Amino acid sequence: MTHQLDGTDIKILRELQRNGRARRNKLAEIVGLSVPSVSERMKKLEEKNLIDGYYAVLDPRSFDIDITAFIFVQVDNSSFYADFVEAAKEEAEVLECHSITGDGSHFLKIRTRNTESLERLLSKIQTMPGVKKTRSNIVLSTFKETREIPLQEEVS
Amino acid sequence: MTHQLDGTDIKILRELQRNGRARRNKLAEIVGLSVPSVSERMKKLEEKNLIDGYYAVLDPRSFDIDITAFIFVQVDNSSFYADFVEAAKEEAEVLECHSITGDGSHFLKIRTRNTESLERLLSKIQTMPGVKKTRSNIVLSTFKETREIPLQEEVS
DNA sequence: CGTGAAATCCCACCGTA
DNA sequence: TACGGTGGGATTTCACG
Repeated sequence: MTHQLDGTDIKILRELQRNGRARRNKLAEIVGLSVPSVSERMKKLEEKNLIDGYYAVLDPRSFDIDITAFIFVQVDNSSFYADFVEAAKEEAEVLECHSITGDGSHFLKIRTRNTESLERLLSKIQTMPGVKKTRSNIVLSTFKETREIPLQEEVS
Repeated sequence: MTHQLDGTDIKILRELQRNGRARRNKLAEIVGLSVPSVSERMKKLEEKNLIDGYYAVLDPRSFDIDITAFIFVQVDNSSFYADFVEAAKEEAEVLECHSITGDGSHFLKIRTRNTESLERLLSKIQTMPGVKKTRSNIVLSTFKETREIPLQEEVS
């Protein structure tokens, strides 16, 4: 599933990963092409669904959202998996939901306001379909947090 | 550290969290104000550093980046913490680095191409300053992955 | 695929309420 | 804070190499 991306496409994507609101004329300057060419390439990149979306990321502490936690969830019977995932997805404080190898069948990343709201959320998770037990790790400090993936010229 | 955000600001931020490239005229339409008013508000929101940044998020599978993993790292002596964190931050495949409560002192989220590159990365992590041992959980499926935080009108 | 040029659209800046 | 008007910049469209 490797795409036909040349160095110019890679450069555009790299810049957009760092600055999602980069103007087309600035991108054109970076890659050394005209503005219409950049627009054309951006359209194609989006049509290929290479770009999941453009998002503003807010600073959680500025909104008094002080707690980040990672939660292992053991969902008892695989027949509950789908229902559990649906319930977890609908929870706004659940930022990520994965199924994983190892101890616990599912893994959540959550963000919440304080210990009180954390307790409420944990209770809620524990009553979700099939949940047998949970184990939480609370974040003390965050040193890096990004979704930027490293891009290099494809060797096709 | 609660800010003076009214419902209009919240609506703007909500939309920008979902569509980071939303135009000011579209935002104006959503909140029922004129374009200059929205611009004014956006400027103030950015001046208050409520917005960490705007980012394009790429679809990792489209770039053959098939493995996501969460790694607990036990850094032996707290005197190594700073050096370990620096080393981890510089690794492009390390998307997140936190210090946490519970087993293991640090926690990483990583994305890499395949099992081979995962092995390389794990070896590298194990040689970082102070690293005593690691425990990995590989992601099988991802059902939700966002950095959108739930916003509601502040009760100030 | 690439471009320059024209039409259109968006936005920063102003004066004003 | 809010607004409308306006000039300049950004984006889209298009004819063409």
